[in-house]
Amino acid sequence: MKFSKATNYALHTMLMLVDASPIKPVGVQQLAESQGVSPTYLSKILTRLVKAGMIESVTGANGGYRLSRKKDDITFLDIIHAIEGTSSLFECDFLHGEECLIQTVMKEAEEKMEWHLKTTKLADLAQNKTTV
Amino acid sequence: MKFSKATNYALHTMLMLVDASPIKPVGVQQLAESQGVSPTYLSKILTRLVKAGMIESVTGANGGYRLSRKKDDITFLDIIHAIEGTSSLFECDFLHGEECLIQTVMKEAEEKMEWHLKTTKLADLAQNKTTV
DNA sequence: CATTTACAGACTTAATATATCTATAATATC
DNA sequence: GATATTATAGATATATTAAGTCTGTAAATG
Ligand code: SF4
Ligand code: SF4
Repeated sequence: MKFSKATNYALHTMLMLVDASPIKPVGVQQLAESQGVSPTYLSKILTRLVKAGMIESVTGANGGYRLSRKKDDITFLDIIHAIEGTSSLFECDFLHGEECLIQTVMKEAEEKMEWHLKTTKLADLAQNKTTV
Repeated sequence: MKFSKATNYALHTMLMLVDASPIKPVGVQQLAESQGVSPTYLSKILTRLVKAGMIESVTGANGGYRLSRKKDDITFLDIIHAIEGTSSLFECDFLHGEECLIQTVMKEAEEKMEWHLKTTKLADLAQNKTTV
């Protein structure tokens, strides 16, 4: 039970894009190099963010990635969900009615975490000279 | 990023033990059968709960497992930590100073979840005719 | 002593994460 | 239009972890 490295890469990339130009896209080469990950792998991860509508890609020379939405609209949870999926952290095979207390407790706990991630916008971290 | 099945088994077992006698231990055979898991595997999981001091085991004929602490002292988080470990859900290779905001946000989010799991005692669910 | 039970460790299998490789499509620049 | 540059897709490969099995040992009961 850990966040994947892919999520880590996605968060760092998004942070870089927020601080970058909203017009001129940043190439995956550059994004990957500063994180010590291969460009092709990072590209695969970023494609998920594209499909989630958070960033957009520009093919061809001088292409790359840039934000598509306003910074203020993008939350941590958006990014995490795009990479890790949206299904619940706790799942059981059966479903013993609505009154199952184990599920209730676990789901509530997850919601607490999600609420915090949902209320923290990416813009909150921008311009903070965060290297890498 | 999911809770493991082992955690699921541990939670269900603990719930059964809370509702069982605090004196007469319950055999792993019975605990495993009602969850549809092999006794040897469940035994391996329960050993971690024993080492965490939550339950105690009784070897020999008519042996098994029973609670060692008061129900009220055992929280969800105790059980989860015993199985999943206590390390943080978000980890990065580097450490760019105290002011790293990504880590701060992620850790805070995790703490929200943990707080809920820590304040929910196992006893809160007991006696609720929860089958399986 | 024979039976019942938990425990330990080696081992196997299955599932998932983490990449890599190659070919293709789109775009800019010349 | 030709060429270089970049993202995308899909197949494949490797590594890591989860999930489960098997076998033998130790402890307690009766
Ligand atoms: S008791 Fe709840 S958590 Fe357990 S198997 Fe039933 S529905 Fe799932
Ligand atoms: S910026 Fe923060 S999360 Fe990212 S590598 Fe540095 S310390 Fe880790």
